[in-house]
Amino acid sequence: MESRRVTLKDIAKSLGVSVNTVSRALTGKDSVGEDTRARIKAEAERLGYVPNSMARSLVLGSAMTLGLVITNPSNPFYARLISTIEQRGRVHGYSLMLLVTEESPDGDRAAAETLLRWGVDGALVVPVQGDGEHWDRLNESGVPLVCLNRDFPALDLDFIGVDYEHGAYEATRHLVDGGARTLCLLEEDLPISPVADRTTGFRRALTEAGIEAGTDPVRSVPTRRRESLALPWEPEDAYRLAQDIVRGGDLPDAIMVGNDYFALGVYRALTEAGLRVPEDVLVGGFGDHPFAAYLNPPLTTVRLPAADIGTTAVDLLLQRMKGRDDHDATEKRRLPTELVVRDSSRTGKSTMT
Amino acid sequence: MESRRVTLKDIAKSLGVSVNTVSRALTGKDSVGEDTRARIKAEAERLGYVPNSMARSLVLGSAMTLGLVITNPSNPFYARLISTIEQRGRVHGYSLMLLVTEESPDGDRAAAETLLRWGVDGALVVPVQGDGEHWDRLNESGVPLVCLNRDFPALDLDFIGVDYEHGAYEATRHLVDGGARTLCLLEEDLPISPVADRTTGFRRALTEAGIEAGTDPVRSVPTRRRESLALPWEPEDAYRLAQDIVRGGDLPDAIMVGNDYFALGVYRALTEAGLRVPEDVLVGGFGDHPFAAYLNPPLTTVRLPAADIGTTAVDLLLQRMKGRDDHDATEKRRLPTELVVRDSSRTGKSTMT
DNA sequence: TTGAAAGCGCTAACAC
DNA sequence: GTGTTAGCGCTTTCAA
Repeated sequence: MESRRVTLKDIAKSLGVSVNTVSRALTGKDSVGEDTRARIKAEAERLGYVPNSMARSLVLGSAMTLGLVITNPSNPFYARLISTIEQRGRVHGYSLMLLVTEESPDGDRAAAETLLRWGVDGALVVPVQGDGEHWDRLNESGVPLVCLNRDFPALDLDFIGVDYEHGAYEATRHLVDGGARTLCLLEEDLPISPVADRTTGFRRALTEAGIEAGTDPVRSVPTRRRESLALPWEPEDAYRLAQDIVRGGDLPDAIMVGNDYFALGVYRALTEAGLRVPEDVLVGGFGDHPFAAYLNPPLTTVRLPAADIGTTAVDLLLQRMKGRDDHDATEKRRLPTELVVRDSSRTGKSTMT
Repeated sequence: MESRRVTLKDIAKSLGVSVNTVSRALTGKDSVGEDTRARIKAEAERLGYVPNSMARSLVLGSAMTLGLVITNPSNPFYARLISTIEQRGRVHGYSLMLLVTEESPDGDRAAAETLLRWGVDGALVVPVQGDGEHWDRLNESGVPLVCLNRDFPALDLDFIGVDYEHGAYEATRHLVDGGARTLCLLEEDLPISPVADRTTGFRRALTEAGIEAGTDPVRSVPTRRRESLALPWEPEDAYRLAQDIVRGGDLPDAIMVGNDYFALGVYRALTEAGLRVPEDVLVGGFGDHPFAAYLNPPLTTVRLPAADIGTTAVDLLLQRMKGRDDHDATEKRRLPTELVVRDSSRTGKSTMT
């Protein structure tokens, strides 16, 4: 142990051949005698040779590495993304460099810088919203880049996300069809495109149904940022807001939330007030997290195409990496969601009798 | 865009100085005139110079990278680990290379190989259980390595994990104190040390309480592996097993589970059979996942020191990386858990009246 | 203080 | 087929 790493030179010296012959023999080039190749392979094996990826990358000009920038791995949706992307990249021979930004703009900028320094061949990023200039620059400077889940409408960057707008529309409509006339939506308090999209879809469904609320039915959940923003979403803040709503007196027929964790808080607030789901209030979630089907009552929610997004994004990225000259128009795709109806929205009454 | 990356040589040429003066000026070495340094810095800025980490690492012999090998990022406990480790490493200037193994022995071996090729300065790994030989070899060949969460008792490797044994003991004892006389434990069907440790703790508590079960009270949840093992744990398999138990007739007073997701399945099976928690059956979980406190009833569970494990492991790793010669004995630490008592185990009756 | 030369480990171009 | 030379971008000797 602790012995210096074996290099091509060591093998070459030990066998009395040139370094370069060893290189060709080991990388499978055909300009090598069968016997020589065999001897070299054997010796490499004997010495325990392991190729040095760094050196290789340096001379080849390709890091054989993808960068993945995530705001919060504890978000189950992003966790799925991480798995999928790592796997898909690995299949194509790429290693993954992971950077966590925790919704920090500085972290976001630093991440772009780090990726540039390492010269990753491409990057997949869930950007911290706000100023995306640095991502645009990274892209311009030759590192292909695909944004995940959060779009910068103003920037000409590839984007693979979720069709939150339609998902929210569909779910809201479902609640309306179930008889709800007064609805509200509890949303994350981040200035990101998914929130904007869900809000739009929600409002559109209301408008179509001819429902006009006096006060704004979209409520932002005031999230208390703790030690670290990377904490799993907490149902607690939504719980508090839901309590306010319940106590406020103007109890809505249905409550829609931006993510399933919020639904947990809503459930509790309602239960504590002696209200029942779905008899008194319908509830619709977003994300179809693993616990959703096992709540009491099981939660109606919008399932996100997590795996699809991961593979689609990697494939698009690989394509961009290949054809770095042909400037295809940037692609902005929103993959479809799936409404999963469960008991939290099932009711006897319906406007569609 | 698409222009070749700016190098030290470019700056040197542009300014008529030597490459290495530029290097020293930019890396802050003091053997450079103040004026020269200023000019160089300005020119670097103007040209948009970005250091090439690969080249730097190659010559420095240090990748400035840590490897993290995880079986399944969708496990919330591991997700926390990822966040913590990435952050802690970054603070010390290290980038993170992430590898996902999905409980595949081949993937596990491949991961070790990849880390070796990249020459990471150290590795943190949640090993796929079974044969850990390759991790031992990686360690022997000069890459410091700390195992996370899962120990190889037979191998002389550093290990930072959870004191599952005591955690399970404490939780079980709590259930016994609550009046339970017949208990069972639903466990993951993986041959990993956490399962073994929890089982040991559970059994010890029973023995101490003088409880002897006829049939083995430890039940392995037959997990159906789907498309990918990286799926979030599914409550479904535990649900099925719990159904069997309920229908079997020998209903236990209390059910303990190896992770909170299993508790979701248990809750449902009990509810569907018209049984109430905690009145008819006490339930204890493991993990204190974000939803645990919001179930109905709130779940008594064992909280894991996720963040602690991450930081402790990184710190130990950094220490190993520093003192690569002084062969301190390997460290195997199990950090303490915390029993979080909630309503799922609260009952009037108690043996401790 | 600065420059020239050497080398990290590897691959590519060109000779032979 | 095989060896020689050159170079990826950077840092570290060692002279000047």
